Amino acid sequence: MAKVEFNIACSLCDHLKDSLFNGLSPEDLSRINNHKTCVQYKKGQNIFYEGTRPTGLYCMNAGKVKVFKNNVQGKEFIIYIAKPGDFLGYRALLSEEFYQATATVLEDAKICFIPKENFFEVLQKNPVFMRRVVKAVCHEMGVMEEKLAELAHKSVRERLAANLLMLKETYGMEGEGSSLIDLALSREDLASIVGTATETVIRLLSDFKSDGLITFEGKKIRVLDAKKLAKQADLIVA
Amino acid sequence: MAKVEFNIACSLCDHLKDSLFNGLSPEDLSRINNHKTCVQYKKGQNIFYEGTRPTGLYCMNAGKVKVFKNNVQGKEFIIYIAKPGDFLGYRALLSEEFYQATATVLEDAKICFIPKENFFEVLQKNPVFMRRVVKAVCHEMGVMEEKLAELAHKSVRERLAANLLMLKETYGMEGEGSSLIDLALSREDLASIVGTATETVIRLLSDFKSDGLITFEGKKIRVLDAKKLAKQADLIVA
DNA sequence: GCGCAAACCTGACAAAAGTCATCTTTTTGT
DNA sequence: ACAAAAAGATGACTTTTGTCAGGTTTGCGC
Repeated sequence: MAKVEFNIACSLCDHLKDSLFNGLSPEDLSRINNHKTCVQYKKGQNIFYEGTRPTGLYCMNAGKVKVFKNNVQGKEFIIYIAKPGDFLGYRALLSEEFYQATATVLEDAKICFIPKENFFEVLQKNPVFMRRVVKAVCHEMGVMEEKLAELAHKSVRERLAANLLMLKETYGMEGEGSSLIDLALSREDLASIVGTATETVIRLLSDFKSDGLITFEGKKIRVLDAKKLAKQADLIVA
Repeated sequence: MAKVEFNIACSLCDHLKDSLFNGLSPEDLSRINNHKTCVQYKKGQNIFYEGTRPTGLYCMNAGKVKVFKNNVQGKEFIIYIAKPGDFLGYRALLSEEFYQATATVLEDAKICFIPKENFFEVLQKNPVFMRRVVKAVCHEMGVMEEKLAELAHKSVRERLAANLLMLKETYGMEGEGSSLIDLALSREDLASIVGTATETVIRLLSDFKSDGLITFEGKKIRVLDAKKLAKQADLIVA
């Protein structure tokens, strides 16, 4: 399948405001813009592979991408799901290591690639931007610490509930009293997020459905009762 | 118990070479040095608490400190064990958030505190230092991603073996064909690292001992057969 | 050195979650 | 539109791990 290129000026990108590039001077932004390559990807295509060397930064313009690690038995663990405005592959780039995870398109995506030289150039020249990147990275690390503790001590039921709520926060389209998680996740992917077996996710989801906490809309999940779900997640409900 | 102060010039610190401050110009280093406060802590004392606001950076000169989160039922999960030369509390400082974890002394420690103004001053002025900090943070993030995947898909037995090997890498004192993990960890703390119950750790450790993989030396563990331990951890053995 | 508390250990049991096998439904490619 | 493949669902069973309850040993303050 041939890669299809497209082009949108960064300054006109719908997601600039959500991105770390927001607030960059026009010169810096055009430095990024002039060197970027933008590609359309289909569902299932890979952006980068575990074990390879990063050569630049990916910036999402459209679609959804999962970033995951494969364990010895071939089971996936999904570390992150990237949405428009998100950077992709910056961790390995900034730590000067190989990619430790693979990125695969979940929903047809448009992604821009910025060669590392140009990214680093702007980073070096612009301490405010550097500071913002550091802040974002450290925040992300805090999120991961949270996940780590959750994975260590919560049951699968609690984790699934917690992850549904998290997905709702990030991808939720609010309706009247309910919220649709705008992400076409397979049961298997959901299991790879929660860190459990596919069958377990299926069983728990149908539990949650019977209890009126969620419903299914096509491939998507609608959260009907976030409060009860939070109780299932063993979170303190205000 | 009163805090006991001490003082060592950063430039003369034994652990400068292991620290991110290594390579700082004399001026920058003395900027750090002139504003730091160094305190001796006893085992069990806390350095900082989850939910409070960071006011500076801690830099370890001696001892060991555990950084952990408490879950709802009061169970600990240990995120990190800091040793001399390590920074402490930098994540929350750089992300401008509250501490998300508590730091408690495991082995009597000497720790220097650098007020955030001075740390940030050096960080702003010195892009090379900033770059090094970013690199370290991103590397640390990679380690956490690894842990996350491990926690999600490995059994407790595998995780315990893997963690013993990791502790050996960091705290191991090499002997002839064996290596002593120089860390006085309680079974409970080890359980909090692995993410399991204390009883399970006790049982598995005595399994490993029966199989000749480890022995106990006082409160410490000696790794006798790292290769077999790696097999238990389900790692690829060369 | 004594007594108390904490840490360590063991066994029995229960609960949670994984695995495997099978079946149904949905999606996809041609 | 159809066949094949993938995804989803369900039941039976096993294994892992947590929990509880009861013991012993160790370490520490007085």
